[in-house]
Amino acid sequence: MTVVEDEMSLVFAALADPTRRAILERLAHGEAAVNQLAEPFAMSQQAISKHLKVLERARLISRTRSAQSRPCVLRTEHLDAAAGWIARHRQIWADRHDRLGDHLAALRDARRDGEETARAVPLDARSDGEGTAR
Amino acid sequence: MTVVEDEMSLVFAALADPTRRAILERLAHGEAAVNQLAEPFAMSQQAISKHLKVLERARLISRTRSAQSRPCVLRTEHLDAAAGWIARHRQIWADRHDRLGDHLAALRDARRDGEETARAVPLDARSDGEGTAR
DNA sequence: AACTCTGACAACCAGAAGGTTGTAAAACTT
DNA sequence: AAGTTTTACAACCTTCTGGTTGTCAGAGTT
Repeated sequence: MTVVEDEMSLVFAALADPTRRAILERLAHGEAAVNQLAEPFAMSQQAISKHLKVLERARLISRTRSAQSRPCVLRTEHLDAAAGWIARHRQIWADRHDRLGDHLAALRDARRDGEETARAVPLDARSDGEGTAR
Repeated sequence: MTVVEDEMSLVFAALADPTRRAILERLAHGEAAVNQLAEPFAMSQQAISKHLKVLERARLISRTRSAQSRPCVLRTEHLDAAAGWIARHRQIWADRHDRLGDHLAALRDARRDGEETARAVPLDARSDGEGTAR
């Protein structure tokens, strides 16, 4: 499957590998050739080439030509898009929590009236104890 | 092996699937049970449970207990961490580009970059052969 | 007690990911 | 022209991923 994977998935998937993140960190400081990028890793040049292809497919880098080397350059548009997605949903959540706070206050008031209005959230169900790590 | 995958990778990997992102979107609007989460998808409940386990392992959600249902709640700390990683490196890149374009601008914003360690990129160190990420 | 509803665990499967080695091509050096 | 440097492509292997079906356990219902 994965016929035509959406961009966002490609970006996040590209970021989901430590090697690739390290490559991006390196590229944030300036363009570099495959050789240079491969050097810090205990890994073949071919493996790095594959990682670069993943990054290229996610449009996180682009490649130019200079003599026999193909330097890599970071692109930030899609990084921004990814950060944007996170920020957006994080924000919705934050807003909702604000409203929840209001609701709790309102609920307290309503309780004093003996009213039993819609209580969607158990109110104390936040006792998550964080669960098993595995 | 993947003995103990680093948190950042877990988070990004969890975000790299459209189904899981949709689940998070849904959860941003309020907690929900597995049933409710599964409904919009042409997919078995078991598949959704697996996705939830991935999200849980990445600590993007946690689960509570209420009768026979196990509602899911969004957690934002790790979302923030991921967004932070992106923002940080996007920023380094932006700073460096300023330098490339304009030395004076570089002087100016090198002063206000409280982001992480002020790293003095030598401005033409584009071909230095080092730069390990770890 | 028997039934239903909700969710989880297990076994299985196809395909993608991430690595390897071997080899080849393009551009530069001698 | 021959050799070196740099990178890519292909085949292969192993593990992970994302889905399936079948089954089972726990909490509420009748």
